[in-house]
Amino acid sequence: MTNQLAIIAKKRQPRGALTRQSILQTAVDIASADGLEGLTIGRLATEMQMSKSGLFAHFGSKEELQLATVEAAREIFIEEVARPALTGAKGIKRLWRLCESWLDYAQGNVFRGGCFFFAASAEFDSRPGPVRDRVAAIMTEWFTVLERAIREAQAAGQLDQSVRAAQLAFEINALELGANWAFQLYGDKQAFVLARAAVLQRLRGLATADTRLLPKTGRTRCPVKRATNLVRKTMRRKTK
Amino acid sequence: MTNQLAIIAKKRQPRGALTRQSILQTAVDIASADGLEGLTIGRLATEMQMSKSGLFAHFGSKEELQLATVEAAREIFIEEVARPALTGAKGIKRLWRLCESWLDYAQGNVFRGGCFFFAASAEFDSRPGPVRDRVAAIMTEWFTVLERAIREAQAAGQLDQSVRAAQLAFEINALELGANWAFQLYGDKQAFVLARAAVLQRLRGLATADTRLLPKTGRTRCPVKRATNLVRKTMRRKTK
DNA sequence: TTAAAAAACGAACGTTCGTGCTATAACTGC
DNA sequence: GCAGTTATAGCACGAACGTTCGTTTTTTAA
Repeated sequence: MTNQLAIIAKKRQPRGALTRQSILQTAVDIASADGLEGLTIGRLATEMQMSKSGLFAHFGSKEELQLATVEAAREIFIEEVARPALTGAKGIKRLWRLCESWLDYAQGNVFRGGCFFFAASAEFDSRPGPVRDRVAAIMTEWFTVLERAIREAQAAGQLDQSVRAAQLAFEINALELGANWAFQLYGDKQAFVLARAAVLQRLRGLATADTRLLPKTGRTRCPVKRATNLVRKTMRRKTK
Repeated sequence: MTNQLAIIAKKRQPRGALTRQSILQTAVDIASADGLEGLTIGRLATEMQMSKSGLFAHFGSKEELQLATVEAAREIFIEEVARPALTGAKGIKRLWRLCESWLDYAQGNVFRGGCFFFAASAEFDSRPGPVRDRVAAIMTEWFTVLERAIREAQAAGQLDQSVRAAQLAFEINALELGANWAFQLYGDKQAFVLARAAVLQRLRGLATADTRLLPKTGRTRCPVKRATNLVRKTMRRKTK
């Protein structure tokens, strides 16, 4: 019943905070697969073996629960996808690592239902409110990271200066989302191969420095390897 | 209370069929914006000014209603997006027309909430059943159309033979979906400009024949023009 | 014109949803 | 060990969901 995040964190938390984190872990898992509306308080309580009211007291409203879930997903995304890809030196190599990291992430190595924020944004794009705003803001954050990496690669003289960072970021993001979309719908990991090839070919076309910075065109590494699989413990139960 | 589809169709239909079509028209509109679950029988009945039970009798179950709605959306998509783009001669020009047609379609000129099938597939990708299967099959249909257009352009000697049709189709589709996604989330039509530029640049890189077949890089035509706006009559009401 | 058939209605069912209240149990600091 | 805070449980609510059923209205065919 304890969870990893809590163990890592400093001890001596008020008891409720632990439960809360534990709840959110399950919540993120459910929501990534069945959406933030499929994330029902009753269902969450059942899965946590708690009473609805007891669980509910931690958040006060459904919307607060959704916001907290989004926030928890963001933390995990940063820790599992963004930060590891930002360790090396700036340049085209880091840019490519960001892409690879995201593609791995989307294969279900982090969340049960692929990219959490893709699912959430598709679900809330026509539902104005704080949740939608937060999700959009987080996606903007990610875009910013991508664009910065692009500009850094340009500044390092490794990437053609003529291409606009926003344009390239859009393309990379679209190809990645496309892979996530196809994989979720068809369950065919081939989509990731196609996306990888497309991004790589685009980057290679823009690379000004020697292309050894980029890997060969074929599959570059085992896609299921670094999976820490943070949130995969809960029972897999699809909507009836 | 009559609808266009019905007027076009042969007269002397049993009266119920007319109502059914009229219902589906509203259903498609609601579902494209708020999803196939947001498409509630009660809400639909209210919007149609009918009783729940009277409306319900036309379909027998929620799932049948959803399936019928998906089918209706497919008809509209074919009529409004696919067929108009397939009129001219085969080749790279037709391929580009397909892309343009789709981008126009996604700007909300056909459905209230952008691409109906993008929304539907994102909603049902983790919900096994007939609805999901049908949506996936329809998306496959569209992929097939795209791939065929690519192969025809290659056969006509206007497109580099080396690129695999499936690869290019994936890329085009991803860029288009990416634009649809960004537009729905941020409401910024700039996404379509970026997608258009990306597809155009990719095609131009692959074009073997003279590039006059493809338009200039900039915006090529007024994006809101041909809109017949089939399904836009119903009151615009967002989820509370 | 009238009888059969089709379509629409109104009311209700059993669930599940999110959300309040109140009481009890479990921790915490003195 | 006790008081006081915090966490959880139990129960109930109003609303909305999909669905069923019996009745009433409307259309169709003879």
